[in-house]
Amino acid sequence: MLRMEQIARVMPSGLTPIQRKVLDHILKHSEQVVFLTATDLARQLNVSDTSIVRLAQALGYEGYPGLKRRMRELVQPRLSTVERLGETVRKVESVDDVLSNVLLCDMNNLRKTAEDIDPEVFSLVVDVLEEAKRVFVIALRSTHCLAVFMASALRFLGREVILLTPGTGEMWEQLRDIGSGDVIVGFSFPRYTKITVQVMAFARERNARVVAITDGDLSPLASSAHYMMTVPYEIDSFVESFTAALSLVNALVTGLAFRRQADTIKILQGMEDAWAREGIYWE
Amino acid sequence: MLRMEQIARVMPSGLTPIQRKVLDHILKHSEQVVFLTATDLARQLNVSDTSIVRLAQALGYEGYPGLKRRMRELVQPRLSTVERLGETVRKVESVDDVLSNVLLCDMNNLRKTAEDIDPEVFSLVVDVLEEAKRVFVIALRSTHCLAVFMASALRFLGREVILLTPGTGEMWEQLRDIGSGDVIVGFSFPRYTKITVQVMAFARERNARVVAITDGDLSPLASSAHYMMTVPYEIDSFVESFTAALSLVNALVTGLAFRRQADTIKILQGMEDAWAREGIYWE
DNA sequence: GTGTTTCTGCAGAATATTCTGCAATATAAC
DNA sequence: GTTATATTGCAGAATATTCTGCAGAAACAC
Repeated sequence: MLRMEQIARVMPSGLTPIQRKVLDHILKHSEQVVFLTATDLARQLNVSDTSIVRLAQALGYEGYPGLKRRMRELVQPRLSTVERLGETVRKVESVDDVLSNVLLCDMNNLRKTAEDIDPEVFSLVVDVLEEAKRVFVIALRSTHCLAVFMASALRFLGREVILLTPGTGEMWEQLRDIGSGDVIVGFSFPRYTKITVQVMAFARERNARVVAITDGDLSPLASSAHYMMTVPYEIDSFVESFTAALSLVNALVTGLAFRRQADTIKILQGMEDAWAREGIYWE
Repeated sequence: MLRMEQIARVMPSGLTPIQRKVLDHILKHSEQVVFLTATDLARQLNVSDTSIVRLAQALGYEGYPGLKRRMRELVQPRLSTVERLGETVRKVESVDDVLSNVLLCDMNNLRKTAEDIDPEVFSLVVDVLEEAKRVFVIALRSTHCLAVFMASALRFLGREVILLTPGTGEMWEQLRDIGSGDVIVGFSFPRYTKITVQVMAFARERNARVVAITDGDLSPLASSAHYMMTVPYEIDSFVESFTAALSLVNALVTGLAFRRQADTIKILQGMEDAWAREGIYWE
């Protein structure tokens, strides 16, 4: 999808109905139109090649070839990106194929995530994280790494985070005073752990804001969540991968850092000093 | 990069030197050539348009337009993929841009990983993990999530894993009897934590196999490592992302599962039973 | 309804692109 | 070194693409 301003060299005072129709089609299908001749495009839209040429001229070009050149400039860079992305998914026949295959599937999962997540919801969740008094994070079993990451990233930004850790028996104590003003972020993928579902429902009852990162609208987290974000988590329908989820968490945290740029820099500064004193890092 | 078989309609018995040069250029730069006329391409390569036409004919096409059409068929699907992926990397101007930007950067990081990791080394590391008596895993601070994931995935496959946890003071105790037959996998990215570096060096002294997953050959882990795998970890040169590293760990674990398919299925079966008894999962 | 203006497509002119015969040059064979 | 063969590019023919004048159709004003 291109934007009008990108291909109009002069703002046309007024376009005729057919010209508008053609322009609309060009903007929406630039990746196909960029390969067509004026005549081809005309035939596709049931108009005359004349109309195509006149539109190009109305937009400030010498003629159709000029417009085509411009489309090419806009479309080609994207092509080289994928070009280098490279390779198709091959059948896994030996351990050597596993590496490229997993990486490729994960790339695809990221692509799907980009397509599926509603930017509106994303933005709202960043808001919610920003305004929250405290952030609770829960993810059990193999997804636990996501919670660990999110907790450490949010702490890094100076948020007060409570990483729910089951097994030690203190989890319900940690949740004791959760309530309005707090946010809980929960991760769960098939087969969903019962505790996560229960904790999310409990948090909702206590009027905390509930954010669910899960695999689809049929997830048992759906009924408790104020905000849902779904990410694909499968590789080859057998192994599971939380790569896309991790990237999403990363985006959330980055969005938050972006909102509070000034604060973030200040916090970072403070930490640098502390680290230097403690000698945490290797020289 | 296209492959010869994709654009040759008949296998040409023999190509002339100039034809080979042109064909090579077409295969390597299909995403640019697809937009050029025979004359343009000829000028770029300092040959005559005639040679271009003759090559097209030698490959079994009517003429150059036929070859061009074929290139288009091969190149266009990739374009629409990215088209839908949504825009090229834009400058981040608002929170809305963060999501697509982070996902895109992570995709790029995965691509780089696929290009950089030596399949030989990958395969060797899978071997080492398979044969190890015990697997120690260490990753501190924000990378800790990687260790958490790797540990849980390996346990899932029935390996004996020791997740090194600093802060509780027991870490050196956990390491007490590390020795030959054991493997240690360590993660560290700038700024490298001192403890990780020390632990890796210690493990090496004790004759454990040392696998380092880090950001480059200059990493302080390099001197202790028997096997090194490097992954990019930066987004926009400010935020860090462990997405590529996570995907690599995933690949390692999947490779291991692939090697021991039979065992893996058996273990899985056993776990299913236990889970059902304990009611861990939500119905 | 009538006159005016705008819009559209056809037909052919203008231009751009591709194709082919031929001659010049390079390469290989002996 | 000579001859035979293959390779290449030039020039102009053939074809494809784009552009423009004009006429008919549609929209609008009154």
